[in-house]
Amino acid sequence: MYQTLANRLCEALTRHIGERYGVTLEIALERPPKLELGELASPVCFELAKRLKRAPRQIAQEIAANLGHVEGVARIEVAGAGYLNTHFDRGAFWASVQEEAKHGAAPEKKEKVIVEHTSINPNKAAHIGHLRNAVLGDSMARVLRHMGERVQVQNYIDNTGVQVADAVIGFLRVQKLSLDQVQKLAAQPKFDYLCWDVYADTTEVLEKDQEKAAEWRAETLRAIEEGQGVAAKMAAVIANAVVSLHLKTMARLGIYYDLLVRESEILHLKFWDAAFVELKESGAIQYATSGKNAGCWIMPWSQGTGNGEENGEEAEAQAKIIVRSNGTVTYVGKDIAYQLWKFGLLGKDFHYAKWPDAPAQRPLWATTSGANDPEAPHFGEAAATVYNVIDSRQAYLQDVVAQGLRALGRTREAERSIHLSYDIVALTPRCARELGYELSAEEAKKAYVQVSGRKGLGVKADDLLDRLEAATLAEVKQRHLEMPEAEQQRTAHEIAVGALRFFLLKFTRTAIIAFDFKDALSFEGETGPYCQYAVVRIRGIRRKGAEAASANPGVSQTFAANILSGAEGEGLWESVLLSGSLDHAIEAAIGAQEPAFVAKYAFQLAQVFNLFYHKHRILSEENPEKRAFLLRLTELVEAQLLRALSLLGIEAPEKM
RNA sequence: GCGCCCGUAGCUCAGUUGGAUAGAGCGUCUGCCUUCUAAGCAGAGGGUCGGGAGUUCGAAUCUCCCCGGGCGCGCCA
Repeated sequence: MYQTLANRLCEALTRHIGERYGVTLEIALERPPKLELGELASPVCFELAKRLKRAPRQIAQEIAANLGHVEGVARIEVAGAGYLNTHFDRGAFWASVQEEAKHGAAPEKKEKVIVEHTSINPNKAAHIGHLRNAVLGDSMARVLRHMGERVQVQNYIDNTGVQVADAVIGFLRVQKLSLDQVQKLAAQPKFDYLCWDVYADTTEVLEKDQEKAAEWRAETLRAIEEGQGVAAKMAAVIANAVVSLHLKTMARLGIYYDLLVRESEILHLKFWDAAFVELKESGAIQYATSGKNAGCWIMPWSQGTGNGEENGEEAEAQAKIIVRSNGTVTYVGKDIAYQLWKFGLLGKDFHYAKWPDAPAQRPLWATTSGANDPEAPHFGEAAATVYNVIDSRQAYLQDVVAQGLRALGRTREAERSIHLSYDIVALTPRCARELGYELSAEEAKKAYVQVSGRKGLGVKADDLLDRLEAATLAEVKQRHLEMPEAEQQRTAHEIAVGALRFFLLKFTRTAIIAFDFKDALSFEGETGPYCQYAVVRIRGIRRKGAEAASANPGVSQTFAANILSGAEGEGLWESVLLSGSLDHAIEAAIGAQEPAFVAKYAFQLAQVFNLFYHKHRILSEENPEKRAFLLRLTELVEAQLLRALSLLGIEAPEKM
């Protein structure tokens, strides 16, 4: 509702200023520092003063007197050197928010949006860094869905890459296991953990003998690409098993996908060939006949000054190789093909089959080069916008992909290829030590240590969840002896997920998270459980107040308006206002592609509620109309807080 | 060398397009459970917003320079 009013005011001011002063300008709106100054303010008169060469306060007074009625606004006052302070009509706001809170997500739009996230190499267990990616992508998808976007969630599976090849080398060459043996291992519940260790050991072996490594890798990669032989079969066994385990891990956090896009199909269905033709014909890539890139297809690239005419050597050094001189395509090339397909620009589509080993909650499909299941949704439909959740280290490559689209004349699609970039999750030195990692003197001094799949250093997602669930279960048992075991488990799980997801979402995307068990296992202060606890308190009130509620009179808008404007109204009004500001938080979150804004909102709302909770005794309030009002207010806070938490993928238990 | 990100309280971080007295959590100290759940609340203390110059009526926010940290720039992915 807050956003609605902001939009209304913005419109009214734009029109009024245009008509009266013949000036068009951006209307800046902000939240005043104190509630006495109103709910919405504009410093626009300062800008106007400059243009009109008049005193800002004088202009502000004119506007305040002549703007006329804006729906939902009680009055506009001039303050300070010339601020226009808007005071809401509290009764009307109360009524509108009640109405608004009843509605769910916005009606679905026609355009399709793709969010690609998770995309973990299927050769080892998922770790905390992967969780940040998945939680960010999942929350973004939830927020977009709430706004009526038709979101399709994709998870890219690089099942033919070097990482899987290294795992194959590990099992086949280093461990000297047969396909049969690996197949048996792959059926075990913690096969991804085994892969974690095997992969770490293997990289160590390969690093010691680079020559052998190059030979083995080339051989294995070729076998995988051609789909021939034991190595190829083993790669499929490993990748499929690990993907299913990743899906299971993510399901624990309430994260699901619509489609698994596998690199093997991009290869077998010749997606690259189609993209290659396009890129060649449009001149987006060129064949280098001389210099260091001779024999390669390259994309010209000018980073930095962009002065156009750089010298040849520099241009050559900066050009991005798309096809190697041996004719094989690079990772970026494949990514361009994939991106073209997402926008429906490739003129090709995958075949689809149900993924056999999917969590039950949502149907899951995967690309296949086998027969196409006619039941499959139309995944090939062009997306209007594509969000790629990828860590910030790959920003350059994402730029190359967008540049590829632009070179093909697809500027619109390039603009709508959104790299949802985020920084890494590292470990505090203490945490790394806790995991049994030996720090060098240099590492010990730093603020954080990078996780490394190759070194096997990192916090495995399932381990972390296990620890969180154990910790929350202990707390729940202590507090709720009476609770049946199953409910204790469920409650502990919800709190654990709330703690973890909130922990990963409370940081903005550019912050490097230095992970520490102490912080992640914290349930107090700015955490998920704090927010959940506010909901639980409300539910307690509602349970006890259920019979009283039915006997309560309705709350008239006049009563609400009076109490909200009265002497003790400020605190209550703060709760109402913030409850009605969810739309504003969501708008900001989408604008900045920053789910952290929603997390911040949820925390603030919980905080304001707790304040209100301690000030007012609700059920023992003697005035029946006031009691009814306080009850309605708690329900309103509950609805909005639950909505905000659900956008973060967090549920609130009944008791905790 | 070039490009991107970061530097705000002891620690970890917010601060959307420049706006009013720079905020929160943790930690420290002091209080509050016979009351709707204390995973909570109240209070105290804590700041040259890395440094400097500039633009502006107004700068944590924009520009430039410098300092410190991270990442990227491969016929790897």
